[in-house]
Amino acid sequence: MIIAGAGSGKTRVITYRVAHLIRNGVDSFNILVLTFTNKAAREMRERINHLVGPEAKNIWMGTFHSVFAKILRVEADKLGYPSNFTIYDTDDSKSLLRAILKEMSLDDKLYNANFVLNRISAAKNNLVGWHEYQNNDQIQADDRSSGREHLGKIYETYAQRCYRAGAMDFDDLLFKTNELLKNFPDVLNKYQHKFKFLMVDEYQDTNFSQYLIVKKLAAVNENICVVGDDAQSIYAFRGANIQNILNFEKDYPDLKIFKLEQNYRSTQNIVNVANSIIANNKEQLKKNVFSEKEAGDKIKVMRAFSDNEEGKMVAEAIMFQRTTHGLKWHDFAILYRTNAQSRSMEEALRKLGVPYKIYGGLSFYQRKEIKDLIAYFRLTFNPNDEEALKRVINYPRRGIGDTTVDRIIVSADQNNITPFEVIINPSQYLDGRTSASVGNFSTMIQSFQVITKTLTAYEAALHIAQHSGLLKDLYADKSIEGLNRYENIQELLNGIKEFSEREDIEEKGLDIFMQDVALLTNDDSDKNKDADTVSLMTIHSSKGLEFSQVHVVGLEENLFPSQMSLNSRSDLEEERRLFYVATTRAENKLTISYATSRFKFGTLINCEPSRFLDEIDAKYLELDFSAKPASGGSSFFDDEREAWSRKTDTFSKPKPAVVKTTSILAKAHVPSPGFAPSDTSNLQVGMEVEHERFGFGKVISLEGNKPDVKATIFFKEIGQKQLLLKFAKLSIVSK
DNA sequence: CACGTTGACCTTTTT
DNA sequence: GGTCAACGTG
Repeated sequence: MIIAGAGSGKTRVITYRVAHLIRNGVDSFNILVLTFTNKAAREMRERINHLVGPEAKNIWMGTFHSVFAKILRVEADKLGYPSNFTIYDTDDSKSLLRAILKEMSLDDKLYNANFVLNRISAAKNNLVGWHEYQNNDQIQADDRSSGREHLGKIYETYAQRCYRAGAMDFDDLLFKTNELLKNFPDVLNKYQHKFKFLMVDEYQDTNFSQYLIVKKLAAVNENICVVGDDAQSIYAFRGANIQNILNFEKDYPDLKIFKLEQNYRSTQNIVNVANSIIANNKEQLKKNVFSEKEAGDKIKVMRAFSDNEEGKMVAEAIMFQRTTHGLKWHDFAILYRTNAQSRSMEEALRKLGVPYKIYGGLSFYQRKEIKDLIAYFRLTFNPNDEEALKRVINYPRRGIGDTTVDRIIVSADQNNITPFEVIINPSQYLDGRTSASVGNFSTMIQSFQVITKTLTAYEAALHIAQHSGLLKDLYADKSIEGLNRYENIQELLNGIKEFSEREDIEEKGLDIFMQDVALLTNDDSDKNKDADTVSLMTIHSSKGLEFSQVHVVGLEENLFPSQMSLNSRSDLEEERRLFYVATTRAENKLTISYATSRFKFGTLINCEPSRFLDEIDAKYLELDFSAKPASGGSSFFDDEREAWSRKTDTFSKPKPAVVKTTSILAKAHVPSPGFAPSDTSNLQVGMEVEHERFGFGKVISLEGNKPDVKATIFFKEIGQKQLLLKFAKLSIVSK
């Protein structure tokens, strides 16, 4: 076990250990390296590749989730899952939960989907299945006292629905791996002998579920090496447990512990500041992290009057620093607590023409249009995937509304079959008209299933994009966002094309491409990797990285530390560790900033400086406020806080006038004088009509039976529309 | 059933 | 300030 301070070379230890093993004749297939992010895994593989060459390719290396997803696909049948099971992302999980809550007619305020999912997630991470959940007195008492006694039942239904859909959520990937290793000793045995050498990066971030997987795999050879730093544990909210580091000593009594305390990354000032921050935590393993680099600059603290001004100050500071010290853009990083803070930074950088790249945030694969197309792929390979079905059954519009979808789900439940089985035999469960459109949809999906068997991933993807009508629908939207969405789809298709043309893998079907997609997060990084840009990211995603010049922004109460963390000491300590992580990313210069007001939920609020600022030993700081000098108070920030509270209501900024814009598309048509709706019962294709709001148009087609005739009309001003004649007020202009 | 409007809630952080 | 479910209207 290696307990290593920030910047002491943890990753280097792992990479060299792997290289060392391989050079000493260990078969690279027998090595398993587990990390927490894709980025970390990729970087490590590259570095090992440098050291040992192509052998590196054979090492099992990846995030816990991706490695065990791969194993679960191989062993899926043992758990009753198809090997091409779907991985539900957080949105899928929440959507399913909302559906279940609705079906159970539970109050979705009390049973907030976020809350419920967190509760289930916590249970799974502690290996508590739904059955055990319902039978655990402590848990049941907790739920009853919070008035949520149905959680156990919700958990059960959720688990069963996932199972029926052939789907696992993120936590299942670990939970089911435990189930697999526990119930199938031969499988456990197989992987114990396969992975003779185990390494785990960021061990302090493992939760119980991950801990147990590692423990089981290592049980035979007991050749395991973990690297961690309790001071950088920032994922307790996800179930990470520092206890795992302490347990390690009990589980492997003949272990060796190595402490790495020299920081090779940062200047002394930066290391000292970091130490003075973490010293405020009660729970910690004593370490003496030190630097032998030069003292370096003091840590600069900047104050701004608004979030936008903060952005401007940071952007200007970066430009200034770059020119005076001959630095590159990629020497700079801006770190923030929440993704929402990126905007003011972005705007300021863009104004000054500073190139930047945002890591994390809404990733490519989370965009609506991408998820839509991928849902078609998911449904093709796993027709039981209920969330994918709901997503695309009426997108693009094909006349299957919410009522019909509800009916499908109910029929499925009643007959104990999957929703897809309902829609391939629609006439059995639905009435005539809806049955036809539902039937068309299921036939289309079945045709995709056939066609993907013979086509390459790219051909298949293109076929589905076209024949589902999705491409056409996006193409029709000529707004800027619409154009953007269309381009994103093209980009996805290009990515799939690249995959189809890869020579290093044998199977290139769309199904194989799909296996990795759910676990990809923010990953266009390969392409622009060499680009010289400033990096923007949350502190969480900055872990493990280093930059010459670092700006940590938004040091304000209720933001950093987050408001959510103020209730418990341990949560607050986690925030403090987070601040520790942020400061230790810097090699040479660290700048901290805060704003005295910022926009939150669209309204301007006043902000106090963060308590963390007070905690830093002032001798390392250089306060840079153009205004307000520090006075004799014990701490500058106290004065600031006082001053702040004295003038809270004098601070007001004119709100920008809200100009109500009407979209070009919605431009109102002024009806002709004497406009009156005609009798449209004999409306024919080709007739010209006028609509009160949509203007003049021509009837393209008519479908459906009276009184539900639906007309497709092309309007000159606004394009194609579908209208139900019994409602639409149309005046017939000519035949 | 489609679509536009309104109003609630939202923000930690990630796989 | 942005998303998304609920609602009302044609």
